[in-house]
Amino acid sequence: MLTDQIAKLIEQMLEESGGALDLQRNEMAQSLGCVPSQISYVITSRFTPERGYLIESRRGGGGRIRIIRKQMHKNEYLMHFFHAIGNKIEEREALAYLKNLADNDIITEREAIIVSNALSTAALSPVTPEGRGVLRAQIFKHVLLSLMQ
Amino acid sequence: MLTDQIAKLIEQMLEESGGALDLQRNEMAQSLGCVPSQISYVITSRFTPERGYLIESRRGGGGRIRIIRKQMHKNEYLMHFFHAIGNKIEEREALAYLKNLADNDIITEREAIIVSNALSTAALSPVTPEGRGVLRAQIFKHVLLSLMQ
DNA sequence: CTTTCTTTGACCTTTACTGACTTTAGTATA
DNA sequence: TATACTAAAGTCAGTAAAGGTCAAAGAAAG
Repeated sequence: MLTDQIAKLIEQMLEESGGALDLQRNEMAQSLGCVPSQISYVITSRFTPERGYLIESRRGGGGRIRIIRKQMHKNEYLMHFFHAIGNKIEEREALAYLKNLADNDIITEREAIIVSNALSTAALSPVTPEGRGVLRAQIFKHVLLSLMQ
Repeated sequence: MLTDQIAKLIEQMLEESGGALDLQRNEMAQSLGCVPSQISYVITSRFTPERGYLIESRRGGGGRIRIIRKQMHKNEYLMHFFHAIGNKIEEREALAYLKNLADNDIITEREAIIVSNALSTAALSPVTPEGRGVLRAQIFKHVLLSLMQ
């Protein structure tokens, strides 16, 4: 899938540049053989604040899109997500949060796997779809709390 | 029976791929001459967590269904607990199990804390008291499965 | 005969992708 | 300086391509 390729490319560029990079939308689209809005799509769907990225951009001649992977400290992270969760949360959002926590060494990979399974739709299947999001948020928050000192 | 054929095919594919495979529902349905929902039926009725399988999926263009087989025999200890849990479980029982798992270094102290919080009555408060035990069992089982190789 | 399992199809939700149109910033020109 | 031109990126609605869900009909088992 195109989206995955582009996301992978951007991640790789971020890795090489140490967490912040500038790219040009048209240029990248051309070199990948896709329409420019595809780049926008990838950025808005994959490099979200939830996953720990900041986006800045500038239009006009010589425009650019800047992608920054932001770093925080442990409790800050935990608090950030605690608040971000809100009243209910979908599985894919929760996964994004967990990946972010693991990537930043707030939790281990194994812990991320454990929690993601605890929050999975499959695990919460006894509850109605409407209730699930609320329950997932509740559980996730309790887990995050247990990780704060 | 169609279901058995499909199940056999998937098992065979799992064998060849070494325990984890991606398939496309529509594609497989077409090549077998059945409706796509038949594939879903086989997966939900045969490749359940109880039998040691984990399912993930993604929709949209180029979507997929991922089936992962856990090797039960390598996880006798975890399987023991898996079966002991039954259909529902009280919080204090779950805590006892977790302590046991931690004491035997199957999980870390921290992991035990995380899971105990996820299974706590507080975390599961959106659910009725009757439903809680069932849900707790379901979540616990999924967590145990995720710990198996 | 009843219950449980299988099969189907209609309808729903999510995700990917595109293109036309809008907005913004820099550059050249009157 | 004010104005037009050009080269970006932003937006958003529409289309298509998946998988999910569920109820109902049919088949098999007990």
